[in-house]
Parts: sequence; structure tokens; C-alpha cells
Amino acid sequence: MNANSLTMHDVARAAGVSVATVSRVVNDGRYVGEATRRKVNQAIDELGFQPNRIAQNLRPGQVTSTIALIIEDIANPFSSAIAQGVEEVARSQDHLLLISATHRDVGQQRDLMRELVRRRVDGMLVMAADGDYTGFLPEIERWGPIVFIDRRPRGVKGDVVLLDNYGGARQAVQHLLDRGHRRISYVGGASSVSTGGRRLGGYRQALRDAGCPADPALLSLDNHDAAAAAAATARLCTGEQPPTAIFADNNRMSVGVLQALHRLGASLEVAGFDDLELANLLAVPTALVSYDATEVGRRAAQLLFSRIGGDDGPLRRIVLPTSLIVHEPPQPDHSGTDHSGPATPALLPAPAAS
Amino acid sequence: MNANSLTMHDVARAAGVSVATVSRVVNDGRYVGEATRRKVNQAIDELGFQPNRIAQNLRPGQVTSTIALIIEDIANPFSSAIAQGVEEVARSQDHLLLISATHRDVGQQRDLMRELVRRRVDGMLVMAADGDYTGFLPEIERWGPIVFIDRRPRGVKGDVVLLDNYGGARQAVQHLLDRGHRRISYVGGASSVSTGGRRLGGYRQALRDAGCPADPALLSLDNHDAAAAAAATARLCTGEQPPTAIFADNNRMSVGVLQALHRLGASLEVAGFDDLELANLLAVPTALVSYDATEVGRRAAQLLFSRIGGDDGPLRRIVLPTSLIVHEPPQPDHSGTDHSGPATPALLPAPAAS
DNA sequence: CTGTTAGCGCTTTCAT
DNA sequence: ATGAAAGCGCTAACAG
Repeated sequence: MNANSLTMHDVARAAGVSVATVSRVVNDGRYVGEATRRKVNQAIDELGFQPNRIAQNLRPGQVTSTIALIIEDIANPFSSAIAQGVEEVARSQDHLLLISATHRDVGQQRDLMRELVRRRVDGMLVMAADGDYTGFLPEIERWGPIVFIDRRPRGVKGDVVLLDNYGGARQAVQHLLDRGHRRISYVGGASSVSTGGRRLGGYRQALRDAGCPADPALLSLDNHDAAAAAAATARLCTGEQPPTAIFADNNRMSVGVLQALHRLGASLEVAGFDDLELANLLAVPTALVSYDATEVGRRAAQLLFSRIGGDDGPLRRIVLPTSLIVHEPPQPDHSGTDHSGPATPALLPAPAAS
Repeated sequence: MNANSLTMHDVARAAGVSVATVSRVVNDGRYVGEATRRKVNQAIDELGFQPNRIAQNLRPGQVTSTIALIIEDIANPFSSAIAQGVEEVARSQDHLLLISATHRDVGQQRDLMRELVRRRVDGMLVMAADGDYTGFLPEIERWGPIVFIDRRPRGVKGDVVLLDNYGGARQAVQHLLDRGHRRISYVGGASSVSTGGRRLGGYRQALRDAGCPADPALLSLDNHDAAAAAAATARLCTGEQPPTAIFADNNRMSVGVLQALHRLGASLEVAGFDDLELANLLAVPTALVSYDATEVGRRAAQLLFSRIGGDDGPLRRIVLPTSLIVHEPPQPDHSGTDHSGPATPALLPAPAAS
């Protein structure tokens, strides 16, 4: 990659032709004599020459064939599923994908975006970090195509692809209400992120629809990780009027809640945003808001490429549906092995997007 | 990114100076008069100019400040955890990370690697696809620094960072043997990949050490996904001499096995490679070979940067340890809620690396 | 301090 | 069909 820094000049010399001819052979190669082409190709193979794309693309209308994806954390299953979808589309468009993590730092995100502009990526997909974008926004607008994923910083214009956070949360909570629960806790992550706000909104709406009073004592917001969610759950469950069911904001919250319930030996009913592997094997009944994260990535990338291709239509806001997967644990009244069948989870379609 | 294609020339004109002066301001900017710098910076801000890194790096010893990571599938938790570690190190070295998925296709991997060479990435990390590398190998050697992750194609020279697949599998199977099991099935993924081979080796060694006969009827290899693993499990369990415990090759296999056991209502003991979230909440006792995948990514990236930095010492082969996490489900003889404590899993350190 | 002048590796007219 | 030459946007001597 750097050790092997041969240039067309070297090839030209080896083949006894001019660089222009080598260039012709390397590219489509029309107007090159058969014998010459053979000579040149042989020289290329022997030397192991690979044309320098950087120099190639220096000339024309700046096409780096690269797009960038900015996320908070690559290891998060939601992020990596999105990345997967983006990569698929990028590959189909012969583009390479630059992935960077911001770790929830707007400052870092700003630096990153600047760097990407300097590298002249053809476009970028950003799952925006929560924070203050003042004085940064005017810059953004000037840069090329940007599509936001899952959320968009306030005040920033731009295309965005997101989930039906509101509808998904609402449906999940409705499910708990349908099962007779009245005291339903909300265990949430960062409440300042728009995603969290929408989910909380869905929770509240479901309660309102059911004429169920919203007790603020049932809320626990801004839990950073599973451990915090677990602690919050323990606190809620040992309070004066403990909940009979819990709705968890996202997958990390769900894990924390389930772990806490397990430790407490409590078996409240649980609903949560984001799917969980093996949820159907748990002893606790769970209802999970599920969706196709890879599709989120695909759609966002498709939209981005459409913009890169020159589409300057009005701003788009694509909302992808969620569905609720209800897992019923096997009834504990049968003793010993039970052959209760495939335990297919009930799959309820979500109501129309908000 | 492309719309905004201003050049230093534009800035120079706007500020009434030469491009060289603009260049000086953009870079460290020594030897520039205070007044001039102000003028130039103002022009830069007003125009929203961002220097073109591509042109910047065209000159010197080819430093693109970019490394690439090639994996099979971004969404896989193992891959994305590795990517996470790589990204951390890349960022600390002021490099950007190009990630591509091969989807287990050597041909695609070859094309990809060529493209990366053309883009003059400073180095690459590759989780090699399984397949035939003939006629491709000589090329690889010429290119710059490459570090393999998790496995290395046969015959290819290069640094490699991997897990103690052998030791981890062996320890897990030993655990099952210690618990009195004699008929232990092996449910595995692609057996042609070296990783799978090592794990199978560990399984066999553990059996041999215990003087336990290796019944080929207990083996099920080359299961592509969780569904295949589930089917295989059902087949094994309904055979003539069903196993009393199962070892699963990797996380997808474990999921399939657990799902199948759940459907069958069977409660064999399970051990598996790769950790599983919420495993401690399952009704089935599980022992999981756990490790720090992010650390694998970090170490590989560190090694790569050391090579990029000029380290031409002997080839390295870094083996990272695994540990076995044993999850005991709560005893079912207590009825109702049980306060059996935190259910901390036993964590056994692995034996020395193979 | 600042401007002028060569290139970096490649593509692309324009001649021949 | 092939070569010579002029850049692409920027950096780095080299002069003033």
C-alpha cells in the first residue's frame, strides 16, 4: 500500500511506452494497439503495479467513491445492524464505507464531520450525538449530502430516516394495559435525545388513552447503561407502590430490568424497545418492540445515494414501522418436560406511523 | 463535500494573497504576518473553505491516514466488537477506518483488497474469508502491512491476532465432563475455517483426556446458521443414543441449540463458544466461553500501527485468552419467588493458551 | 514575511 | 495508435 509505491512512470519505462499509453491500458484502453497493450499489461503484472486512485480522482468532479457513517458506538447491535445495511447499499454502488464512532461527543462529531468534508467523501450518514450544534449548523448546510439516521439535531435541516418510536412504545404499553396492568414503570436512557422523547411520548399517550393516571414516581429516566437500569428497577420495585409491569426504553434498559427482576425474584411483566435474542426462553413474559434495523441503514443509504445522484427534491423524513413481539413463557403448572409446541411468538403489526 | 469545491485559489483571490500564503495559514502557519493571517482566515470562514486532503496527501510518502477492516458481516456481535476496538485505536492514531464486509466470498475479498491497495490505505486488518487464495498470495506479500484477525488463510504469511479457540473449547467440554457427562454433542458451524477446526480439536482433546470415547454420531458440523443448528440439535436429541450435553461452536449455534431444546422441552446441559446476553436468566445450565472481542480488535490495530510505523520484526502471532462463565439456573424445587441471591456466575480462568 | 515555481500520479486534450 | 504537455489542489523549496 505504501511500500509498493510504483507509479505509471515505472510501468511506462519498463514497457518502453509513455505514461499516457499506460493510462489508456489501465482504463478502458481503447485506441491502444494489441501488441502495446500486451507489453504494458505484462509490465504491470511483473511489477505488481496498482494505479493510485487518489491521483486518479484528483482531476474530475471530485468523486471519491466513499461515503461515511457516523454512529455513537459500533458494538451496539442497533448501530451495527444499520452499518450492515449501509454497507450493502454502498457496495452495490461501488462505494467504500468509512465508519466512525462519536461516543456521544458532539465536539468529536464536529471534528469528524470536518475531516470527512476535507476528505471529500461523497456523502455522509449521521446518527447525531446529543448536544449543542450552535455555530456548527451553518457549516453543515454548505457541505454535500447528509442523511440523518434515527434522529436529527434540533434546528438542523436534512433528510432523516427513523423508526416509529412513538408508535412502537405506545403499542407496547397498550399491550401491558390490555393485560390489565395499571401501574407501569418507564425505565429510560438519555431523555434529552429525541428518540427517548418520542418513546416517552408514546408511553404517556397509551396511558392517557386508557384513562390511566401517570404517576411520576413510576418514571426513571437518564439511566446510562444496563447497570443503572437494574438499580432503577430495584428502586422502583421496592418502593411504596411498586409497578406491576415495566416498559424499558431500549435494549440496554431491558437487559438491566430483566437482570434486576431476576435477582429480586420478582416476575413483573416486561415490555421493551428493541428486540432481545433468546427473549422467548425467559421465565418472564416479555413484549418487545422489534424492527428491521438493517433496513433503516439501507433506506438511509439509498436516500443518500439519490441525493448524491443529484436529487434535490424536498427534504424527506422516512419513518419505518415497528412491530410488537409478544413472548409468553411456558405455563409453570405443568411439571417436568413440556411439549407445549413451537411457542411461536405472537406478532402484532404496529399501528400507522406517527 | 463535492458541492463545496472551493480551492485555495479561491481563498487566495478573496484574500488578495498567493496560494502559498493560504497554504501556510491552513497548516501550522509560521512565517505569516498577523494581518495577513487574519485576512486569510476571514476569507476561509466566509467561503467555508475546507482544504482538500486528497490533494494534500498526494505529495509526500503516501500517508492516507486511513486503515481498512475487512470482516464477513458487520452485524455479527463478534465482528462489531472487534470493529469497536479497531476504531478506538485508529482514532487515537488519527486514522479513519474503512470497513467492508465480504459475506464469506474470497473473490469479493480479493477485489476489495485490491481496491484498498489502490486507495493506498496505510494498512489493513482482515478477518479472512474461507477459500482458495492461490495466485493471490504473491500479490498480498507485496502490499503494505496486513494483520489477520481470528484466522489466517493457509499459506499466507502475516501477523495474526486470535483467540485461544482450542483452549476455550477444551475447557468448556472439560467442564461438561466434570459434571459427569459422557455423551457430549458438538454442534458446529463451518468446519473448514481454521477457527472451527481448533475448537473441534479442543473438544476432542478434552474427551481424550477424560478417556471418553469420541462417537462420530455426536458430531454435527457445517451448520450455517441458528436454524440449522436447531434442526441438528433436534436430530441429535431424537436419535438412538441422545447426548446428555451439547457443546456449540459459536454464538449462532448456541442460539439454535437453546431454541431447539426449548421447543423439545429437553433440558440438556449446554456449553458454547461466545458469550450470550441474558444467559444467566435461562432455565438451562450454560457454560459459555467468553472473551474480550474488543481487545482482539485493539491488539490487532496496535500491531498494525506498529508495522505501519516501520516495525519489521519477526511475524507475530498473538493469542488472547478466553474464560469460561458458568451459569447455574435457580433450583426449580423452590416454589414461588426465590431470593437465592445475586446468582453471580462462576468465572473460571482458562488454562494457558495453546 | 510573501510570491514564484516545481512537481505529487494521473487523465486528457492536442498533435503527430 | 501513440507521445508531449497541461493541469487537478496542494506543498515545499527558493527567491526576494
